[in-house]
Amino acid sequence: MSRSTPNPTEAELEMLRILWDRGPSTVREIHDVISSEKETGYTTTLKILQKMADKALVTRDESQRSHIYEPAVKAEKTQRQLVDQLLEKAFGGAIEQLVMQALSSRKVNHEEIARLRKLLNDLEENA
Amino acid sequence: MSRSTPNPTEAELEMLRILWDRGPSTVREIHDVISSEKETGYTTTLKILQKMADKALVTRDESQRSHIYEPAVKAEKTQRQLVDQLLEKAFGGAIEQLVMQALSSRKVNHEEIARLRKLLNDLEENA
DNA sequence: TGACGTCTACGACAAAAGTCGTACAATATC
DNA sequence: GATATTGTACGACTTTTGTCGTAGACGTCA
Repeated sequence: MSRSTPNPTEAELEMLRILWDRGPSTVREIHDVISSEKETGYTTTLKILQKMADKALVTRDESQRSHIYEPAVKAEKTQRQLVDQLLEKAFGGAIEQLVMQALSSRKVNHEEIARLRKLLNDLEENA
Repeated sequence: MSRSTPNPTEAELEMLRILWDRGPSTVREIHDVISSEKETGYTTTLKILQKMADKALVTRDESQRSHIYEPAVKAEKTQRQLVDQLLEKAFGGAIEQLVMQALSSRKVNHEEIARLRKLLNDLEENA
């Protein structure tokens, strides 16, 4: 079960989501997004990004004074990793239950249901 | 979004899963299950259970010398909580994507697909 | 009764996460 | 050129997790 990159923590995931959204960004830009949602210091954001660079969750371009950070992991892969983990840890691998909980917890509209049906069809064809 | 009980940590979730499975159990019983899977000290298990009692994740019957622990939170509720959290933190609320990731990450057999189809039908009727 | 095993309580400790203050370098502004 | 602003680096500190060791109570049984 060797993982290429360690699992992002909650704060790190927050950074990643912003980076996935915006693409390469400076600390200031990232911090502006975060601080519009919650109160937190600039150096806190900076430090977390720095740690993430150490862990290779992001890469950083230091050629300018304001370093530019870029995600080093793909959204899909990270998300899958997290889902897999939750699946094991909380559901003992029972996918169906996980999906049930996900779907029953919120409202899903018709289009989404249609797309999910299609996904099921695709899955069955490939099986 | 006030939560009645704090989120279980990874180790706590492990305990809960055993308790959900076995029902009320002593520390010894729980530890036997855990130590068959990984090496860990008895007092570690004990301490985690004690903390869980403090946090009201479990209740404990102290009337005997060997205390008996019982889950204080339901599997479904906890699982839903965790799924909701992952949904927010990693997918920004996009259920469909979460489900997609879950389904595409592993093999799902025909019966499971059938049950999921039924779930979709039910959802649509109620909507 | 005395020795041994099992139980809980409690304190100590290391590692990780998150938070921030301060120092100092680079840049912009007047 | 002097001053203010903005950036990174770095260290300190707090909390939370997870891990044990050890002490002392309780029980068993030879």
